[in-house]
Amino acid sequence: MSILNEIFEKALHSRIFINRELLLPDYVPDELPHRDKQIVQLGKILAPSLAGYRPSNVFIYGLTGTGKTAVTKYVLRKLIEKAKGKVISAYINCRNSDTNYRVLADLIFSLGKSVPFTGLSTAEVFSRFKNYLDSKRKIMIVVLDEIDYLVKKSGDGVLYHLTRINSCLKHSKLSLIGITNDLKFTEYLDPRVKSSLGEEELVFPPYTGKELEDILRIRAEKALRKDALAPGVIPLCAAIAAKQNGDCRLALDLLLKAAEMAEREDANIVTERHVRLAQREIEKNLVIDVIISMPLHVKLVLLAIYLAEAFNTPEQTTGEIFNVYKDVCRKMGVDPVTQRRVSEIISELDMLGLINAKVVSMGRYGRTKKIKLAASKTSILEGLKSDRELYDILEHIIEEFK
DNA sequence: AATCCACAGGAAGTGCTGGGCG
DNA sequence: CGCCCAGCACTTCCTGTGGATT
Repeated sequence: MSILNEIFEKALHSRIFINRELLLPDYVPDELPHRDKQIVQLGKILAPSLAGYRPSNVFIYGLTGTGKTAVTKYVLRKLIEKAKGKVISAYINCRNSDTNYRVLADLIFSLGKSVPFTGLSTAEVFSRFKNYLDSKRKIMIVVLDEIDYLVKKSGDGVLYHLTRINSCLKHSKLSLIGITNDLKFTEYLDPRVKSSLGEEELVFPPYTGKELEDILRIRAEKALRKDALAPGVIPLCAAIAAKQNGDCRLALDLLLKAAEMAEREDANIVTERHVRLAQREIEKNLVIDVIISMPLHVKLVLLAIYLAEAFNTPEQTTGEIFNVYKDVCRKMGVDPVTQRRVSEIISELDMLGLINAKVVSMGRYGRTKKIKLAASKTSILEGLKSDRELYDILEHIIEEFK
């Protein structure tokens, strides 16, 4: 009892945190340093909505953690406050809703209605959305975050209809804000969608190390106790994140995790060592998270690549991986999938960043992918072990491969 | 210059799940 | 209830291809 009490007391009187929330990734602060220009630009674009005009569609481009989402949410929040009910908005993350159907379902939900999450035809859902929206008599601003995920997976069908919806609306208007970190994806877009979505374009440059330091300082001031930070901590977080394309989300996460590490150790201050630990943990968790959600055969192909690299050469071709994979399947008593599918899985793993797969031609010796691991072996192994089915036999299979 | 390997990767389809609708 | 719909993991069948070797 008294132990528990002690734990709770400690949580109440943290030596590190004042307000942990301020470091969480989806927290939108009251001020966004070094993004004034973008805030003004976006504000100018959206302002006409206050007078009842439809704002231009906007296309926002910038790498991860450059403040695209934060700025958009921030400007939208201010706008909605000012609009006194004339303007409504919806925020959709297309990584979660990566099908045409789900985007529309989410839009309807944000209008306060609901729709079955499967079963209807997309056309039906679209027409319902149109009717609901028109009956609202509002200007609606729709944010499609990570829009490239939607387009790559489901095409630009919804986008096309959404950009043309205004001609079917009598009482309402709709504007789109598309956010992406992949500029190349516009190649997949129907030119009509592309020009419509790109009525206005905003670019978010990566934060510099100095800017990241600034941001971290401002946040840390309110989130953490004054003397809880060793002097090198913030510069280190900023430096690591600056190397990762100026990713502010990573910088904040590093600081948060480092502080948590320190707290768990019962330390009085966060040191650079904690940041290093945090860095390793973040990387590991990233890897484990993606592996957990993968279907069995994707895991098995990843295992095959792991085994090939651990016990053979550090660079393999599709055919060789396929053989190892078939071996693994046999040992597990599972039917293997076709090489066509394995080739696709390898591309998927490459996109997830777990491996590097590059198409190369070896002349007479064919054309294939050169494959090697991109994530740390221990993280991958741990990720694979998180699968109950694999956990039991993994050690066994690895033994056999030696 | 022609050949030919070892695949890449597109197209279309299947079987299954999980949910409509009337 | 029967039928329809979207999504997913996967198959079948296929055409395409960079460049070392012949």
